[in-house]
Amino acid sequence: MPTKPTKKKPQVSAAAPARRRELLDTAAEVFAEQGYNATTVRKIADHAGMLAGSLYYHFDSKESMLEEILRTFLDELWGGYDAVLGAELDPRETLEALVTESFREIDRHRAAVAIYQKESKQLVAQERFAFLAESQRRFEKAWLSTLERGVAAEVFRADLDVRLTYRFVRDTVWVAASWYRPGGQHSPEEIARQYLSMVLDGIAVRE
Amino acid sequence: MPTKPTKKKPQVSAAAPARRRELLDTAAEVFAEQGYNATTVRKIADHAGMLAGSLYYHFDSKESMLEEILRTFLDELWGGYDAVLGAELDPRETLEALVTESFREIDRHRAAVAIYQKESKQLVAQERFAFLAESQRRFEKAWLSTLERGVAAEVFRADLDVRLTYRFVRDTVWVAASWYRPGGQHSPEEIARQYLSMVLDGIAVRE
DNA sequence: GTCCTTCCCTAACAAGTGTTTGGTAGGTTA
DNA sequence: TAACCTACCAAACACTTGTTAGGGAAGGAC
Repeated sequence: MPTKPTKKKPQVSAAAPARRRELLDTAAEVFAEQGYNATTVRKIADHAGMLAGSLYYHFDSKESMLEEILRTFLDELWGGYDAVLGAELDPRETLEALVTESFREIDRHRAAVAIYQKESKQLVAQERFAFLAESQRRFEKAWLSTLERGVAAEVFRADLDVRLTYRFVRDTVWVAASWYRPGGQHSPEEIARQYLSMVLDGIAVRE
Repeated sequence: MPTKPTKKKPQVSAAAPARRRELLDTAAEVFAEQGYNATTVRKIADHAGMLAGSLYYHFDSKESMLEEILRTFLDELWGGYDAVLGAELDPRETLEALVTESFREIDRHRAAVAIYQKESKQLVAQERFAFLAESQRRFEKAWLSTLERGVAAEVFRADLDVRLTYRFVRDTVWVAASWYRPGGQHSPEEIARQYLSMVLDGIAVRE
């Protein structure tokens, strides 16, 4: 067995992820609250109880913190989504599972979702954040195909514009991150249930 | 008739509003596209074909531009809303009229709506933008009372959480400003019609 | 012509920005 | 004990930020 050939590079390797995660969590919360551009590294350091320069022992740059926050979130999100999409459920069950899974992700990654919601549109232009565009494409494909399958199977109405419906559903789900608070009155599952009831059956009383 | 007692103050008075409006429109579009904090006064000046300092002949500050953009939008918005609310329509008609009016406002003030959507949460904390908080209260009151009237009149379902429903409806309507493009495939009225159909009757096929 | 207003430019300012460099207290290893 | 690594601090760097002060060209009023 040869001697260790490489020195540890704390800013790059996945070693000692504990403190790193901690700092990313606080950074994410400040980003979500104040907005990425309005957040200075000094504010992040304040919330973490250290000085601005010390952050650069753990991270290359402010931007790389943002990237890691979003990447981590999207990785977990697609873990859940792929499980749903691979389960071969019927269209209605798929939609219900996707919505429920989404609210669960909001519960777990509230800050990251809020950041994604606010900043992704501007970030996508940078090649560093090109992975956001790919995620959006997969996202759209998953939802649109589910809706179209439902229309074909005559469980969803055919007179609604599928693309418009997709946008409405998508936005309403994710924008919930702006008002949702973990530990509040409603659990993610309860919110999903109410939301699905509204979208599927409408709020009007049937005559 | 006495001689003119006061000199004109171009930065304050409502005189010569033509160029002022023009500049505010371009500023609003840059704010909406890049975000308020990420937008520098130099970028605004670029889009307007002038230099950064020249903006200060027309406006006191970058912040006052933002304030005027939002105030102008909210004034027009409430003009439309008050007309609807004062018409003494029944709950369902009121909801339909409010939604339709909202999409019309998005059509007319797309940039301002996008800015409001992105920045209002952080701005409300400043006392300069306290009018945003008051608008939000009126907004919530108008929508909640409409929904509650509908539940009382048994035209809206009683088993849905009114507050949750309000949030979903509110968010979906306004977040449309992020993807809506004037002159696109759908008119504001068409989008409102589709949206109302979804929210009122649901997307599921009735058996 | 002269005066005055409008509208913009040039050039700079102070404050705040992300980031880097060198150093150091404290624990771990040899 | 000596060497070393980890995680941070202190102080500065170059740059960008919103904003200001003074000036000047164009054009209408007199």
